[in-house]
Amino acid sequence: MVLQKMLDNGFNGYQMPPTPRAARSSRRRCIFQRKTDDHQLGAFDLLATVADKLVMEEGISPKPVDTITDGEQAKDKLLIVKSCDADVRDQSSLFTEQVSEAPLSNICSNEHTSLPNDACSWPASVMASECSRKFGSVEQLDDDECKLGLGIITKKCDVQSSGCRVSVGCILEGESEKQIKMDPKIYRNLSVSGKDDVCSLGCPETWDGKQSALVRSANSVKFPSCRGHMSCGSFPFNSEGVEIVTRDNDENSSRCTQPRNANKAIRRLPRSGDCRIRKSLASKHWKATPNLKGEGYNANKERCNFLNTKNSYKRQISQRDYPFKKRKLYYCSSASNSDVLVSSDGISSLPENDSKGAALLSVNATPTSGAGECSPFQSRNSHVKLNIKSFRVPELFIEIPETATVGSLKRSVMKAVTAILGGGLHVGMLLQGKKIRDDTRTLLQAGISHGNKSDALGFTLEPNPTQASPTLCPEDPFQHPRDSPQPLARSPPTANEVQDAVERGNLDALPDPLGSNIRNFPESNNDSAPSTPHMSLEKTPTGSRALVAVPEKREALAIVPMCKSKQSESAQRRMRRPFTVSEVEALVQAVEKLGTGRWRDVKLRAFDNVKHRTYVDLKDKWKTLVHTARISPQQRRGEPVPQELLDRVLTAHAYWSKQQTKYQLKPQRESCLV
DNA sequence: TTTAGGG
DNA sequence: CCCTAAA
Repeated sequence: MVLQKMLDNGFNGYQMPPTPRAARSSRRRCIFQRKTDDHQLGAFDLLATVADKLVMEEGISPKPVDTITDGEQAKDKLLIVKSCDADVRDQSSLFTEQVSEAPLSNICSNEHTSLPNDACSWPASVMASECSRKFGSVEQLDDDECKLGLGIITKKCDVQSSGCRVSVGCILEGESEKQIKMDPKIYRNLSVSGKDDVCSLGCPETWDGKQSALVRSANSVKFPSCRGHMSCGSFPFNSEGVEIVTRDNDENSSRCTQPRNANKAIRRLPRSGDCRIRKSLASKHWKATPNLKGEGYNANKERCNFLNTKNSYKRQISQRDYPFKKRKLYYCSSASNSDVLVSSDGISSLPENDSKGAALLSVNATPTSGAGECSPFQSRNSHVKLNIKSFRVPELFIEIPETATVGSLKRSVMKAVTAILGGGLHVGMLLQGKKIRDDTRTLLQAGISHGNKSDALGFTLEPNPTQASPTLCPEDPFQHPRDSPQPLARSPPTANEVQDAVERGNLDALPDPLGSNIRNFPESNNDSAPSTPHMSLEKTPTGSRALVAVPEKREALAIVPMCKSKQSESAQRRMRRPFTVSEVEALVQAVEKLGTGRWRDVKLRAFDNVKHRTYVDLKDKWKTLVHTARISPQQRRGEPVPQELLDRVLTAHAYWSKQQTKYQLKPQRESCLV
């Protein structure tokens, strides 16, 4: 019946092939495509969802907000997210017409209507009220059924998020290092319990702390914006962070601890306070789309009344056959490359389901229904409630011309973040700041107990080295997803060249209008490392306007998902990065100074900023240099090293070998060439 | 962690 | 570059 209504209204939900327009306006990746199994959902999905929505938010606004909301505040906003192929700008129609008018029931149960999961964010109470009003009767609904998007996630990973915020930060030199941030956004499309007063902005204390750290690390980053382009190498966005704050407010939930067995989790979301929370939401996007604002606002306001109506329509719903399969079906046409699953190990390191993440809030004695072996809670027959406070995506490399607008940069960053989120990440776990590496330990064994301080536990999202990173073109303000029918026509052809060169490490092969000195110690643009002060910036060659995140392994895309976790476990072989002449020069110079047995010092002296050159690498390189110097030039391969350098290598090597011998004979003598 | 050396 | 024993 509901389905019929839906069809009557011409809404086909998942089955509706995207119209050209819809496809055109789809500018986000469908990050759920890779999902093949409900059980593999977790915090990752929450993040992905949030980021996804943020991107959509960017699309909603013709003019993305540039300013930072200073922690505040707070235009009424109801987050409505439509299906991924729908034009987000049409959401008003979806909302006001299809939702508010007749087809509201469609949304009430996307299980029946195949409505996209993220079509609406209304709590069940509202839906039920509306449906009841419109149609006289309504099925029993559980909030989760109506809360799409995050609601689904909530259900799946048992994270009841009352609010999520995503923000990206970077520093742009030349602007007083003023921070450019993605407009912090709060997504609170879930119904929120009335207790959630403190979280209307998503745990700002957590956010602020994190953010300042980000800023600090980013401060050292110099954008050579005065040189014709902004080249971030690896740095500017090393400090980029995505933080998502979620909060659990559901203390009545009873469900499985084991996600792999948690097909029958039942969840109710508190309703009270929903309106209030919503009204506190800020979105300048609404400003930019006044019509939406008005309608959305009023409609929302109107809906808030329904929150007060008693709603006892509850229906338990099985997770199993619900949103994600449809989602998957829906997204199947999307050529997202994120067909890689989150490392199951990584996910399993999360105290899933009942465990929300960071803060240990409470324990409920609900018996676990799962039969898995890796839940430490099961043996205790108790749950530990956790609260995911934040995640940080540690790595993002972007090249963007200085002529690009901040908005485009933001979009680029956001896109990249989304892509990263959409592409397999590790979930790391921190306890007291220390990483918990042993996934086999139980939480108790790891020292995670009910008595933990709320900030004792943390999680990290780590880029999967095997996951191809996104290549984005910030110049396209509305980047099309990879499956977009429209090619990135504006993407400059040089971008690929640049990236290829970067991948080959053959930066010298590219024009370097900025002088080669600066490339002496090229910063890795791929190794994940926080930006450090005083690091030199890799100047990217001309025409760099593509946002390039150099993939570690392109073939990663071809990896079968389940192999993925394993591969990500054992780190893949690092990308080959042949030493440039400049690097050799620096190495020789340092070794001449320091000798051959102090590779750490050599590293610190000459390659301190170059994250991808470890002292082992330097030692190895020296070894090969010595070897190279001893063989005939005809036997040498690769980029030729100037004979002068090789001579110095031999000289230094001979010298320090002698010194070493001396030292061994006369340990009291401090060998020092300086 | 760093060094040293084999693979 | 990787791996790892040894320090």
